[in-house]
Amino acid sequence: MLLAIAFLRSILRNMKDPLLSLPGYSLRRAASAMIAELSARLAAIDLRHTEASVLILVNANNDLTASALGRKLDIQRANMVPLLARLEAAGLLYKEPLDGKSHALLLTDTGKAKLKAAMAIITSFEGDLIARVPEQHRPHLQAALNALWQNG
Amino acid sequence: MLLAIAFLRSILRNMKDPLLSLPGYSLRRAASAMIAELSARLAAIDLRHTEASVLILVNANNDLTASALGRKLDIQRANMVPLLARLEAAGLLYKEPLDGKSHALLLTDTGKAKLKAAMAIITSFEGDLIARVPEQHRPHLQAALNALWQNG
DNA sequence: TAATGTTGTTATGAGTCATAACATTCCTAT
DNA sequence: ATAGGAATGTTATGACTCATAACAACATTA
Repeated sequence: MLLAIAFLRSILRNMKDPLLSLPGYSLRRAASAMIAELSARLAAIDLRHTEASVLILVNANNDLTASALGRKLDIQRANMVPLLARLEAAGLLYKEPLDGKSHALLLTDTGKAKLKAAMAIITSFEGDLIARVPEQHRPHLQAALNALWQNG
Repeated sequence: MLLAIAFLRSILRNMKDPLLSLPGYSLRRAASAMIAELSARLAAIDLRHTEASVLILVNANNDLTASALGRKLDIQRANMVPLLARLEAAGLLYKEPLDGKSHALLLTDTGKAKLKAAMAIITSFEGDLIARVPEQHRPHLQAALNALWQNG
């Protein structure tokens, strides 16, 4: 009964903005707001959020190639080229041949320092992000999100 | 105790992919996978997801101007121009002067038909989306997402 | 060894987004 | 009522992400 009333209220409240009832729309808006804020924070150390994720994965994996990295991040091989080129030009990572055609990605010392700075920003950002979610929903968010894309 | 074991497992599982522990990353991936799929489905009626949201809001609001619409969708005034121009060129909406500088946006009959087709696709898409979320998390997703960006 | 698949790369175009600038029109505070 | 400030629609421009096609060099397998 209470639920029914709440539901009717939400319909009335959303009459002029039907998008608010669509999880897909909420998801898109939440993500783009989140990305905008994270990007702003990472700009302080001249890093883009995509680049931060590259540093994280390169650091965590040995003999990671550009292709494998792209597969993990769901970024096309072709699009890895300018991404990695920028990081290489900034002296954050370098490549070492694994065989005739593959290269392992490795962090330079500068890259490791940058990663540390990035992790500080990201950790504090994630904390702020979760803090915005009402406590009763908090434990469900991560699992629900991952269900939406992993092996989805 | 069981929780602690589950937590340790998740750390081990994510050692090579630390990104999976970051809600922000999960959010980004979920959103981009969702957008890709919705876009693919809307392509069947030659509509982009942004355009669908415009049709929905124009239909639901009287005397909606381009600026007001942009504010609702969090799209810059400047970026509304090409967006609306495409919809106008497709004969889906038209403008009527409200005063010397503002125009009300209105759907044509073609636009209303297109909206109906879009809603069918979107409704079924949203259903599929929610179906992917384990039942115990489902009631929390929408509220958690909205908390992340609304008056956030 | 021949066929097939993978890697790294170049090139290109679409979609989204941000910013700056401008003229016209409006609102408001004096 | 009017002068100053705000809002609207618009053009222009550049950044970032993403998708696709094509290619040569190399690896893998059947």
